[in-house]
Amino acid sequence: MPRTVDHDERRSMILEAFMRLAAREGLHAVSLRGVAAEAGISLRLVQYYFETKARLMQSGLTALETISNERLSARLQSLGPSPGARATLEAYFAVALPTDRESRQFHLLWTSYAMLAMTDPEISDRTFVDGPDRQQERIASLLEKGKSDGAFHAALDSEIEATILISLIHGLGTAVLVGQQTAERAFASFGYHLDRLTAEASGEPGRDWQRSE
Amino acid sequence: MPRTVDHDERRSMILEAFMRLAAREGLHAVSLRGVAAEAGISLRLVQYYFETKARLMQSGLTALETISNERLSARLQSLGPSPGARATLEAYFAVALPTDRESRQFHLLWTSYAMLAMTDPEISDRTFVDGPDRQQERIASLLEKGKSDGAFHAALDSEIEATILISLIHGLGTAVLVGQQTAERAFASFGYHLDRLTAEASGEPGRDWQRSE
DNA sequence: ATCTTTATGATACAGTCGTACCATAAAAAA
DNA sequence: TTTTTTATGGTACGACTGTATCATAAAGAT
Repeated sequence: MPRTVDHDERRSMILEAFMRLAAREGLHAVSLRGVAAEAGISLRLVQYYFETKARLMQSGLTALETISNERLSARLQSLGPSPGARATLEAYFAVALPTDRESRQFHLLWTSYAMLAMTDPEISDRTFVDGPDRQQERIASLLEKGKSDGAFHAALDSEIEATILISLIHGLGTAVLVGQQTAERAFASFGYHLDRLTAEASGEPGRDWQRSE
Repeated sequence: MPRTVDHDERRSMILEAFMRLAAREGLHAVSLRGVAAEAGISLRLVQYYFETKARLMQSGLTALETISNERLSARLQSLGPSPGARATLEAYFAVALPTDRESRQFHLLWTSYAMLAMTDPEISDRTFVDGPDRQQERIASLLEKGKSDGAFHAALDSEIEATILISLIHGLGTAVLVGQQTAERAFASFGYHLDRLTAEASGEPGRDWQRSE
C-alpha cells in the first residue's frame, strides 16, 4: 500500500474546513469547491475523501454531533469527581448556550441540519430523535438522583421535567443565537427555573435565583 | 393606466406558492423558476412582481409573520370575550405547536429563516428580535394580569416567566417538528409547567414546588 | 527495475441559478 | 386613431453546481 496518508486525519481536516465554512456562510451555501478552497486543497481531493456531496453533508452532521459530545464530556469532567445534580445541569446549559464561537457554530449548524432533514431525505432525521432522546434520558436520571439525595423536590416528574429542561435549553439557545436574549439573561432565567426545582427553602422567590455557588 | 390588475392579490398568490414550495422542498431549495412553476405562471412574472430574489425572500418572511399573527388573533378571538390567563397561554401554545400543516409549515420556515438570517445579511435579523420581543411583552402582561386576579402565584417574576414560556414553546415546537416528542406529550409538558404557575392547589404533584406561601 | 495501487491534479459536462433584455398584447390616454 | 403605459412571454448570458473522466506522481510490492 503505497503513499500511505492518514485518511482519518485528512478527513477530519476537511470536515473542519466544512464546518468553518458552513458556520460562516450558512449550511445552504456550502459547495464542494468552497470546502476545497477553505481547506486549501483541490476539488478532486474533497471528492476523493467524501465520494459525494450527500456523504459529505452526512459526515458533517456526524462530526458535529461528535465534537459536541466531546465538549460536553470535557465540561462535565471539569466539574470534579462527583458533582451535584444542579451543577451538572448548569454545565449542560453552559455548554449548550451559544456564547463562544464553537457553541454558536454548533447551535447554528445543528438547527440548520434539523430543518434540512425535514425536507431532504438524504439527511437521516433519526439523528434529531436519538440524540435528544439520550440527553433527555440522562437528564431524567440526573433529576432522579437529585431527588433521592434531597437536592430536588421529591414530587417532581423527572421525565416531564427533563423534557421541559431540554426544550428550555434549546429554546433559550436559539433566542441567544438570534440576539433576542443576552447570554446573561438566559443564564439568569435558567437559574430561576432550576431554583424552583430545588428542595431547599431559600427565602423570597425571585431574589437569589441568579447564582448558586 | 391600462390593464389594471390587482397587484396585491397577485403578489399574495405568488407568495402562497412560494411558501407552499418552501415548506415542501426546503427554504434553501426555493428558486424563482420553482415558484413560477408552483404558481402556474412564467418566470418573468415572478420577476415582475418581486424584482429580485432577495426581495422575494424578504417578502416571504414578512408574509409568514403576517399570517402567523392572523392565526393567533383568530384563535384568541375564538376564546370568547374575556378569557382567563391560562386559557390564553394554552391558546398561544396550541397555535405555535406544529401539529397541523399550517403550523408545521410556519415553524419550519420561521426557523429556517432565522438560521438563514445568521449568515445572510439580506435577511433583516431584526425580525427575530422584534417579533419575539412583542410576544414576550404580551405574555408578561398576561402573567401580570393572571397574578392580579389570583390565577397565578403573586411571587412570579413575570418577565422571566415570559422568557421561559416563549423559549419553552419554541423548544417544544422544534422537538415536535423533528419528531422527538409527540404533540400529546408536548401539551402535557406545557400543562404541567403551567400548573406550577397557578396559585390554586389542585392535588397534582408538582403543585407546591415553590414553597412561597 | 518493473508493476501496481494509492493519492492528487486538471478539466470537461450537463444542468440550474439569478438576472437582463427584447418583444408584444392590452387597455387607458391623447 | 394614435400614443403611451401596464402586464406578460420568451430567451439568452454568465456564473455556479455536482459529478465524471483522464492523467500522473509517489511509493510499497514483486
